[in-house]
Amino acid sequence: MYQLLKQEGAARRGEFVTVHGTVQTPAFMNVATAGAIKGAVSAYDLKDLYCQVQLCNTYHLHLRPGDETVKKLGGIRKFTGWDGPVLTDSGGFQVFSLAKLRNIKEEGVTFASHVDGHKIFMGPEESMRIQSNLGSTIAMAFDECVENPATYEYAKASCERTARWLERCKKEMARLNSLEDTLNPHQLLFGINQGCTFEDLRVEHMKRIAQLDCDGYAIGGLAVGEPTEEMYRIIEAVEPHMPKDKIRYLMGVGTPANILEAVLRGVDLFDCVMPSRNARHGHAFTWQGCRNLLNAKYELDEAPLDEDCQCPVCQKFSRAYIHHLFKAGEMLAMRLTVMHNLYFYNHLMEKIRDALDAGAYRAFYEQHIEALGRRI
RNA sequence: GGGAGAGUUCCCGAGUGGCCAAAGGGGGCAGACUGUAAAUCUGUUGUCGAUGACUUCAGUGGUUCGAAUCCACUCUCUCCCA
Repeated sequence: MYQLLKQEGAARRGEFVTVHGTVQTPAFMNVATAGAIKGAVSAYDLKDLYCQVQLCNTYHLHLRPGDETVKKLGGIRKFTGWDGPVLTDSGGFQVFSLAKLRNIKEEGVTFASHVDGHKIFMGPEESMRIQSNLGSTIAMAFDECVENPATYEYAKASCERTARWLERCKKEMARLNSLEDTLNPHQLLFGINQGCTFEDLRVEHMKRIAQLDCDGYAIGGLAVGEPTEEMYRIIEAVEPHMPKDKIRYLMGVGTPANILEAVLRGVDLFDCVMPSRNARHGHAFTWQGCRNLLNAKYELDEAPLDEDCQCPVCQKFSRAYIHHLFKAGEMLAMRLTVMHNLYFYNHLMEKIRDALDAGAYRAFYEQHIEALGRRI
C-alpha cells in the first residue's frame, strides 16, 4: 500500500509497502529485463548501488528460461538472488517494440518470438499467469502501447480495449492469488493509462481505470517518440484524475531531467533502460550532465566519471582508465559505467526525496534541471 | 647466384586503360539511444578558397586523348632452387 508522507505542489514524497520490502518514493527501478541488469551487474551489486526495486520482463522470461521453470526454481526473486521487491512488466511493450511481427485482437496478441520466430499468443490472462509463476511483487496489467503518431480513432479503440483487458487482468489475478500453490498470494496489480497524446482519451481512460481499485497506476505509452513537452502536457492532464492514495508510475522514463520534471508533476515511480544502455554505449550521467567516455578528450583525464559522486566506481577509477577500457573492448568498461549510472540514478532519487522531506523540492529542481540536461 | 611473386589511402585488402579520391573490412573521429530483438545503429575518415580544383596507388622515365591499371629500369619485401 502507498502512503503519502509529504506533498509540495503536485510533487509527492511517499512510501510503498509490499510483502517484499518498503520502497521510499519517488523511486527508480533498475531494469533487469531477462533477470539480469545488462552490463554484468548482479543482484550482488545492487545493494551497493542503493537499488530499491528491480524490474523484470514477462515476455523475455516466458521465452527463456520459461515461467514454469522460474516457478520451479522458487520464483524470480530467489532465482536472481534479489530479495527485494520486483516489478514484472506485462509484455505489452514488447507487442509494441516487436511491431512488425504482431496481430492484435480482442482476446489478445499473436506475435513472433524474437528468439526463434515461433508464434506466441499473449492476452491478459496469459500475462497474469506468467507473472504469477514468476512470483513478482508487482504485476503490470497487459496493455497496448500504441505507436506515435497514431490516429484518434485507433488510439480510442486501443485504449478502450486496454481498459477491458485491465478488468480481465484483475479478475485473473484475484483467481491466481487465491490458488494454493501460488508463489505470492499478495501479488499486486498496477493498471496502465493509455490514450496516446490525446488529452481527452487519456483523462477518460484514467477515470475509467481508477474505478477498478488497482494497487497502483501507471502512465504508459509515453516517451515513444513524441516531443518531451507533449509528455509533460499529458502527465499534467492525467495527474489530477489519478487516485491520491495510490502510487503513480511513469513507465519507461527517462533522462535525469525527465525525472525531475515528472516528480514536479506528481509521479512517484520510474524505470528506464537509459542508465544501463547508454552506459554500455559509453555514456556516463553526472551532476554536470552526460559525458561520452569514448571521446578522445578523456585519454589523459585522471578525474573520476563524476567529481561529485560517491559511488564505488568513482572512488577508484579514472575517466582515462574507463576510456581505455571502452577502446580496448573490455567488458569491465560497461560494468563500471553501468554501475556508476545506476548509482547515479538511485542517488538522484534519494536527493529528490531529501529535498521533498525538507520541503525544498522546487529549489532543488531549479538548482539542477539545467545541468542535468547538458552534454559535456 | 638462379627462378617466381608482390609493393594501393592510418592498417588489411579489392581494383588490371576512362563510370577511381579508388569496393569491403579494421582502426580513428563524432552522433543516436527513454516499460531493452540494442556490447547496437548512423554519419564521417587525402587536401583546399570545395555542385569545382589539386595531390595520391614504391621510385623514375615512357606509351596513350586518358594510367593504380600497359612498357622500361631502379629500390624494397616474400617464397622456391643453389
